[in-house]
Amino acid sequence: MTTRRRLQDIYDRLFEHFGPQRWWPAESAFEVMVGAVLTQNTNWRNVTVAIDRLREGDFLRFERLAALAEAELAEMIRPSGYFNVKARRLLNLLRMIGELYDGEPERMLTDEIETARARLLAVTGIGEETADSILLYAGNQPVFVVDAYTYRICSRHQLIDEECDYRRLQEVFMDNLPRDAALFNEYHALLVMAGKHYCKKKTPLCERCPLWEV
DNA sequence: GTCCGGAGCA
DNA sequence: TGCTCGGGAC
Repeated sequence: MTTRRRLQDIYDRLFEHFGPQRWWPAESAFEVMVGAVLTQNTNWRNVTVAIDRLREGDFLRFERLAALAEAELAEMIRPSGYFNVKARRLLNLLRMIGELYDGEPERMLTDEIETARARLLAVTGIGEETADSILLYAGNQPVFVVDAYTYRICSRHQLIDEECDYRRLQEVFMDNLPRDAALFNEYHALLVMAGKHYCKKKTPLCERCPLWEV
């Protein structure tokens, strides 16, 4: 079976099982960007608490958030964990957008993909997964997001070997699927669901998994 | 105690 | 390559 067909098969089974995920849960592109940083190695439930706090203070807008002091921001996002580093990372991101895109996130999201990606990666605290999450889920750009679940699932299903770096795994998906942002959006979200509910780290539930025998 | 839509540092 | 950041859910 070709990689192309296997990836399609995996998608079909996950979609059949979990249904449409409709990511990213947010009211604006800016909110997606904030959430992408806050959810780094963090349960999404905790992130929603921090996001809601920011929303209460009307801080889910560039000018308002950029005006916050780091310590003040850190205190607001405390429930998301790593609050000190994340406050710094958020302000680093906003500083870049302020300097290179005149403080307009939309300009970055409609910029050339590789240009925007490189600039995001140059921000201390924005790695490949966070950068791609922003491009796909905030910018609706056809970029496939790779995360720990993607690694685990692809590894256990022998689609990749151990030392496969981020870009390589990303290519597996991008070279074997239609380059469609809506598809990449759903696919990544479905992999997260599969990883969360079945392809668990210590005790995978293989026999009940929708990808059993794939 | 374990894990979470990671990333930077030595 | 390990260590650190960290609160909340289970």
